[in-house]
Amino acid sequence: MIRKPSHRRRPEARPEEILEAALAVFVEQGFATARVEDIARRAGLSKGALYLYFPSKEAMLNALVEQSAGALARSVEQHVAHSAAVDPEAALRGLLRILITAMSSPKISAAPRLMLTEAHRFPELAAFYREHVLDVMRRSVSALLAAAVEKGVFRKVDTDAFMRVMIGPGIVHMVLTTIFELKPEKLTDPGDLADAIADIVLYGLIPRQESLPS
Amino acid sequence: MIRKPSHRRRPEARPEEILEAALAVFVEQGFATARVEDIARRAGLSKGALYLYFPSKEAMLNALVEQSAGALARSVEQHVAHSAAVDPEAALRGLLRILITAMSSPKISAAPRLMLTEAHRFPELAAFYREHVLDVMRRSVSALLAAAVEKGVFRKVDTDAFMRVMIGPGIVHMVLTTIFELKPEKLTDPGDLADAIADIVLYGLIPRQESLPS
DNA sequence: TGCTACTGACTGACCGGTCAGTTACATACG
DNA sequence: CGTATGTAACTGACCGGTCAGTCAGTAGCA
Repeated sequence: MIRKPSHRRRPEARPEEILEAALAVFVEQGFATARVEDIARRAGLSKGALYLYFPSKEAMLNALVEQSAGALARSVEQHVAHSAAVDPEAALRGLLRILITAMSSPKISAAPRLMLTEAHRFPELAAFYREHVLDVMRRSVSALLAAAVEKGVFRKVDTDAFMRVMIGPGIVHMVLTTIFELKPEKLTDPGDLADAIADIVLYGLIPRQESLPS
Repeated sequence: MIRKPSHRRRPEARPEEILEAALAVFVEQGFATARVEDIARRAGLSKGALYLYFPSKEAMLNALVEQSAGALARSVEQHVAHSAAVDPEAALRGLLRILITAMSSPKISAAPRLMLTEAHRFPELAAFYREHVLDVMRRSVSALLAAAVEKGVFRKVDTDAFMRVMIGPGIVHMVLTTIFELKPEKLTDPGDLADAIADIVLYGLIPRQESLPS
């Protein structure tokens, strides 16, 4: 006999399913406008059932951020740890690729997007995100710079400026494509865009006398 | 006799005052969470009076964006128009200074911040902003690049990448300082930060053989 | 028969928008 | 000069709709 979709036994996967639905609805509507009923329906439950798993709407938001925070930051951290000392230039290219690609994916960028729009209203959540994502990113990025300067392959530039130059293009890309739904003129491939950005950051706009890859 | 603050004759300044209050409350609370009553109180009126000037809460948002959109974009446009053909390097430095400084000022960055958080839920407003701010910015930035390439002082780099590199750091700066209330390590002066960013973008991270300003 | 997972009608708080009434002033009139 | 009348600007109680969170009851299963 076919198991009816409702009233199935509580799978341990339930909280996951709910959070996935919640993320989608929060990103689409914003936390304040999102209706709990809609989250429940999307997760295939009734509103009441949802409250068996989470005590409040805000608890879902917290769980959500705590769960998805750090996935991207950890992958950045790992990438830098592996490649920074070996080949800083490749490490920088790879880092930009990771960031731009992540920001091009609506699914991966959903959590950062949510933080962007809601952080100001949930200071504790913002603090959590700052600690587990922003700070991790910043440490990785400045480690990359430090390693490269140490090796003598990068000039010694300001760390804050460097971080803004590395993170910024990804954010703009996300804002333009996902929030304003504006497509880049031609470069649809995130990898190509990342490479073009890396080219600017590595070699600068002012041409060189020496022989160059350009 | 002292004129009581309420019941004063309708000054033509009223709509301005209301919009100013609305901007503050919207930025602080987000559009959905903001209470019309709070906007009214902040503008020194009652809720009812507010509806003599605007037909709805959303109308305030529209008026707000339509009013403040373009101020920054126009100043960028003007700056580039004046300086791009003369001295592209100085033009780029100035552009970054304008952007970083604007993003460091909570008052100036309020409208862009609001768009960042609300654009997704108000597509028409987003379209308006895109047309009057984003497109203007993009045209200016790519004009700057084109003029510099024409003169032979900048390498020919990808326009989309260039735009993301120019705009990105300002956005990150705004997000970090205003939304996450994170202070940069030392560089409190926006001008210095802009210069440090310009240094990276102009000369690149990879050191040059030729003599350099660094 | 009992227990777990779940439902959906319901409650109470909240808030955008309305409107009958009030206030401060202007002008007209005695 | 004081009083009546008019009216623009404004107030705040109220209405109606919405929605987070609750709970009495049901379905499925052992």
